[in-house]
Amino acid sequence: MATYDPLKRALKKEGLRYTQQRQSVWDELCATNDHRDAEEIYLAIRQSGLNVSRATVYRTIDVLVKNKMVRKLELGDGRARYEHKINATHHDHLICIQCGKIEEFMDEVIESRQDEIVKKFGYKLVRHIHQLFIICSECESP
Amino acid sequence: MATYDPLKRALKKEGLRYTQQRQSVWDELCATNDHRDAEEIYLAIRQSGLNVSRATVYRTIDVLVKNKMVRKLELGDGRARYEHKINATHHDHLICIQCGKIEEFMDEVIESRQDEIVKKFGYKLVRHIHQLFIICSECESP
DNA sequence: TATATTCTGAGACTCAATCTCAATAAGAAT
DNA sequence: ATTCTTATTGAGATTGAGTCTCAGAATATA
Repeated sequence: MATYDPLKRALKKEGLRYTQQRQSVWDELCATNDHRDAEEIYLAIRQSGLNVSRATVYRTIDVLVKNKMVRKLELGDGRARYEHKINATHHDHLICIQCGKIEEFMDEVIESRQDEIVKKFGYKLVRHIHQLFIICSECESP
Repeated sequence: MATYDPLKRALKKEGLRYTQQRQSVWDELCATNDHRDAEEIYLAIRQSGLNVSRATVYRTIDVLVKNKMVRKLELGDGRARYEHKINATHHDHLICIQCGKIEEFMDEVIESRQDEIVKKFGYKLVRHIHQLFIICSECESP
């Protein structure tokens, strides 16, 4: 299984045990390139016949986020979304406020301007959130 | 009172009544240039001897945000912050992940790149969130 | 001042996320 | 393979920001 090794490695690094539940959460996150919330991950795993609790889904996602295998997106609607980082390069997001569709963008100019701004303040950049809330073409003219 | 007129105007526009409670929320928001959460606004008003409920604070802030008199900031920690927009020009935020200090920045290059990105997708930009999470100089070398 | 209507406050409620703790499972040692 | 220690799990309780409810209070209009 392609997703097996990185999970085992991360768990070992954290001194945690390898379990079927943790594997199922990681597998489900890797199953699509969507940006899903914890409840959707939870339901998808149960749909597939495996038993797992919400608490375990949240706890496992925390481990994965901490180990940079999964990225947590806060869209300001009180429900975090998650995306796996397998083969992913850095990007930020466009979010349609009508249909909720999420697309990705990346702009070198913006990235370097950010660094310059932070440098000018004399600070150290840790991470950034850059979200463009839009109305997509389908929603604009259906 | 400097903050009296815009409030009355907004309330009239929304078909809402002018009340002491609404005035007190707006006054308190204008009292500082900080980025405070609803609980802080609520406590500050009570501190000053006026009686107001949490519900009214939230309800009034909603009206003010809707009328662009107040800006709501979602920092991803589950507690929205608010800043009044008296004399304010557009800006985004630097947030120290250590001490919570919030500073403001604005970059024309980034602003126009955003427009170009959205145009390239064929979408319509409604609003954006751009937050730089940093470690400030005081926290870096105390 | 009377009347109709909106607003307020106290607390119930919601919902995502976290915590609790007894039962279960993993992994190490034998 | 079995035992033993310790981490993990699941069900449900809890948290906390924010919203809702509705009877009583306050506001605007006549």
